[in-house]
Amino acid sequence: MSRASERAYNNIRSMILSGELQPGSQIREEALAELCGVSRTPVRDSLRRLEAEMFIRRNDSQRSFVADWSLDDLEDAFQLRAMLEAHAAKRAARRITREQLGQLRFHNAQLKQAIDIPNPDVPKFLDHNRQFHAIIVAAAASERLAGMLGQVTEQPVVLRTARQYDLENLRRSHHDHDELLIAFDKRDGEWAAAVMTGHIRRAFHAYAQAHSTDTEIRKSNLAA
Amino acid sequence: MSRASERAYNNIRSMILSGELQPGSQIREEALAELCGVSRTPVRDSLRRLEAEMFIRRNDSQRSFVADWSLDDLEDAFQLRAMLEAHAAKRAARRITREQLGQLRFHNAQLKQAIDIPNPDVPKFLDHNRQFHAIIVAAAASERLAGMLGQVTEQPVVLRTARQYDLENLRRSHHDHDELLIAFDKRDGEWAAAVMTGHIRRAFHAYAQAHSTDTEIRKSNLAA
DNA sequence: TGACAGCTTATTGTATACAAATGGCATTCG
DNA sequence: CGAATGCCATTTGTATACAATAAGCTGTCA
Repeated sequence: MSRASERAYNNIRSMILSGELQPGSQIREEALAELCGVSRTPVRDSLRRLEAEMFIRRNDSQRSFVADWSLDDLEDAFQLRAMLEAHAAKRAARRITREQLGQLRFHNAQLKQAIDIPNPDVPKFLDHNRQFHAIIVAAAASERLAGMLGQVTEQPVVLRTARQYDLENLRRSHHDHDELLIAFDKRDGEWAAAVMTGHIRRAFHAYAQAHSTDTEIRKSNLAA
Repeated sequence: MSRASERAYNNIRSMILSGELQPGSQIREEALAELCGVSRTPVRDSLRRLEAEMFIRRNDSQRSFVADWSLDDLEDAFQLRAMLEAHAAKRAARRITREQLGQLRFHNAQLKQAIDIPNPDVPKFLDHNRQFHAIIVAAAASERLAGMLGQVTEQPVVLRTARQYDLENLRRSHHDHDELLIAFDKRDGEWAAAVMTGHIRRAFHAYAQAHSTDTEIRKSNLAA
């Protein structure tokens, strides 16, 4: 993607993810164009893309709104993600190379290191976690599958605190990764898929719980 | 979508599906604009959409080409489709309404009628078959899932003959539908998913077989 | 002869002007 | 007072001109 277009896309996307553009609020092409310092043309491209990725919704008369996710929507996305990632793990078990296995081990060691210290480095954990999953998707070798996963993997995260990343969950994640590594090593796709399913489903419940807590806190803030 | 944009999208898409635009060939925005009788702007919109749907690929320097599907790609798409449709069936089993069940029965009766006569009406069969599946997807009540299925359900069909639609396969399809109806009636999501998986996988093998036959025939035509 | 540099041409990217359509507001009529 | 209608403002859609970039070609130099 070219310069202006890419800038617009990244800007708008991060504004949505960060909550700077509030869920449900209308967004006008020209306003975004000014915010991004480009003309409406690349903004329109970006909006189309973000609409396909369901970050943006359009009403009957083509006006755009920031998607407003209900908990049901979130569960729906996680359900699809669990299915797709399990599928990816299954395919990966058959295809993964020694080199990729090594990379998985590396990232898993790194993310363990990030939480196995007095002051856990959550961003580092998340980064290596992301790369760990990316390698599995790559090993699955299905462009389509990768594209679909991209659509459900990143959701608007209003929760910017580290609250939902309680250590216990992170440790269990690491543990799942260990088990995945063994499953891959044994080329057992069914096992890998099963582990991955649980891995993602736990993530959803941690997320949902943090979300409800967060919602309550926000409510009490409003009340105060 | 508005007039010009929609016209461009439908035109280009059907040109790809019909094979009028050959797989692998480069497509230029201006040429398409002339073909569709619109300017480049709506054509560009359409190309972006078709790229997301993987009908079009772009090289490093943003030039567009009609996607060229290998048998592996096709199998990949069918594999994803089987998984997603099975998931849809499972969800539908829990949510489908009496009215939707009635509609399923209607379309299934119609498609049976279309093949249960001396001169089978294949287009009629396909139409009711499409509607049958559409109702299940609707009953699954997941916008995301519906969107993803849209991406894998329609592939460039170079096979325009009726050869792959041999009667035996059509009858088995109808039979699968009957079984799906029972599974829905019993609200047995697992059963529905299992039937659907087999249903789609058979379709792939029928398709692949027809494709190889077709390829052979085309080759012998070239040789002659 | 072969490869590389520079120019030319083809193609896509961006901006902008204008057209079309939609929504909201105010006014009027029942 | 309420609903409907017409006008105005807002927003998106389309066309087109121009800019940027990449591809292809040609000529030159090693």
